[in-house]
Amino acid sequence: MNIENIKKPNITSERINQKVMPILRKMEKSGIKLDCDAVRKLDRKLSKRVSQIEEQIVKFSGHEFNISSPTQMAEVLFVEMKLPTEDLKKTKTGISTAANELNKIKDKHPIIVLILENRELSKLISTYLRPLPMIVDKSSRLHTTYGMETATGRLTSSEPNLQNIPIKGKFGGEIRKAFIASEGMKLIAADYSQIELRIIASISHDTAMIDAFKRGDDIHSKTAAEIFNTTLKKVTRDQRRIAKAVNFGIVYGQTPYGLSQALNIGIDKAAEYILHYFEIHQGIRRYINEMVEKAHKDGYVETIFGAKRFLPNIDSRIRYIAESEERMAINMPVQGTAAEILKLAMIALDKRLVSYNKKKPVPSKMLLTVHDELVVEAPSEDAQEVAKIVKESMEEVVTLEVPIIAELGVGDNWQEAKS
DNA sequence: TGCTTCACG
DNA sequence: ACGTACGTGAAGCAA
Repeated sequence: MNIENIKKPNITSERINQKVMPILRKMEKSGIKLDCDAVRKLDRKLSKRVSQIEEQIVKFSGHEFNISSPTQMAEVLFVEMKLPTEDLKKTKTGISTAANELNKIKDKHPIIVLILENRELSKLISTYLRPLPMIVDKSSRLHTTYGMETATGRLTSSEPNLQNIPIKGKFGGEIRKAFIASEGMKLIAADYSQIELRIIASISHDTAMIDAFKRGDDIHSKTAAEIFNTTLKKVTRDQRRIAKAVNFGIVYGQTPYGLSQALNIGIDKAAEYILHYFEIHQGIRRYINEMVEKAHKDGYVETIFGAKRFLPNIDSRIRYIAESEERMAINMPVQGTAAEILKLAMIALDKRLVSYNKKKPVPSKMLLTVHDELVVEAPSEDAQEVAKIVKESMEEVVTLEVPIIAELGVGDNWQEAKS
C-alpha cells in the first residue's frame, strides 16, 4: 500500500485515540434530547398493530405460541404447517427463521408476511421505544458510553447504543424524529459521502475509480455503466442497485456466492459481474492481493495512520477460517482508515468549537458520532455558521487522491437534519 | 451463558 | 463437502 500521494497530519493512530478520548467524554456528558411523549405515542401505536397481527398469526397457525421463539416458530412453520425448507439455511439448533430466509418463502403462505411485520415492529418496540424513555435524565437527555476497543478502530456506543437508531423501514424515520434539538437550538447532521470507497480508491490508486470521484460521478451508476457495458445516462435503477451491491461487496472481499445471495441471482451471473469489475478496476484487484499477501507474510495489516490488526489464523489449514481472516485483511485498512479520518475531524472540530464558543453566550456542541457521521447541536442563529465549520473540519483533515465530501443538513430533529 | 435475530454504518 | 461480506450492541429465548 503506497500512500505517498495522501497528505495527512503526522500523527499515529494511538495519538489520535488519546486525543479523541476527552472529546468522547464531553459528548457523553452532553447527551441528546429525546421527545419521550412522541416515543411513547409511537410505542402505543405499534403495540396495537402487533396485537392485531398476533391474532391473525394465531388464526393461521391454529394455536397460541411464542412468536419471539425461533424454536417454536420453526416448529409451527416447518413441522405443523409443512412449509418448504429446501432453500433455507440451517442454524446449529434447527432451520433458520431469519427474515432473509423467510423472504424466500414469502409467497408460499400469507402467515410469512405477518411474521415479518411482527418481527419488525417488536424489534422497534423492545429495543428502542420501550427502553429509551426509561433512561433519560431530568432534562430528557440520553447519555451513551463510547468505547474504543474494536478490531478496526471504529468506536462503539452502548447503554444505550446510539449508533443503531433506526432510519430505514416504515417507522425508522419516526423514531429519528424523536431525537430533537434543545429549545432554541438546531441539530446539524453531517456525514461523509462514500468515505470507504474514496479511501480504497486512494490507497489502491485505482485509476478508474479515482477518475469517477474526481469527475463527481455517482459512483454506483458509474460502476453499473462499467459492468453492463453502457453509458452513465442509460443505467437503469436495477443496474445501479446491482452495482451498488458490487461496490459494497468489494470492500468486504465478497465471493460470487455471497453476491448471488445478496442479490438473489445465480452464482454465474454474480461471478460474471465481479470478473468484469476487476477487469476495469485492476488497482482494486492489486490492493486486495497485496493485503492478503501482507497478512500472510507479516501476520497483520494496518491503516494509513499505523493502526494494526493481527490475523493469527491467516495460515489456518481450515480453509474457511483462513479465508475469513483474508477478508478481514482486505476490509480493516479501509474501515480503520475511515474511522481515523472521522476521529481526526472530531479533534479538529472540537478545537474550532472551543474557540468559536468563547465569543458566544450559548455553546455549540458535538453530540453523536456514528462511524461516518457527526451530529452537532448549535443555537439556531449560529447553525449555518457552525454547519460550515463542521463541513470544513471534516473535508480538510486529510487530502486523498480524490475529494472528500461531507454532506450536511440542519433541522429541529435528527431525521430533518439528515435531509 | 450461548444462540438467534436484527438495528446501524 | 466445507463455507461463503466487514464491524458493532441489545433483546429474548433456551438450557
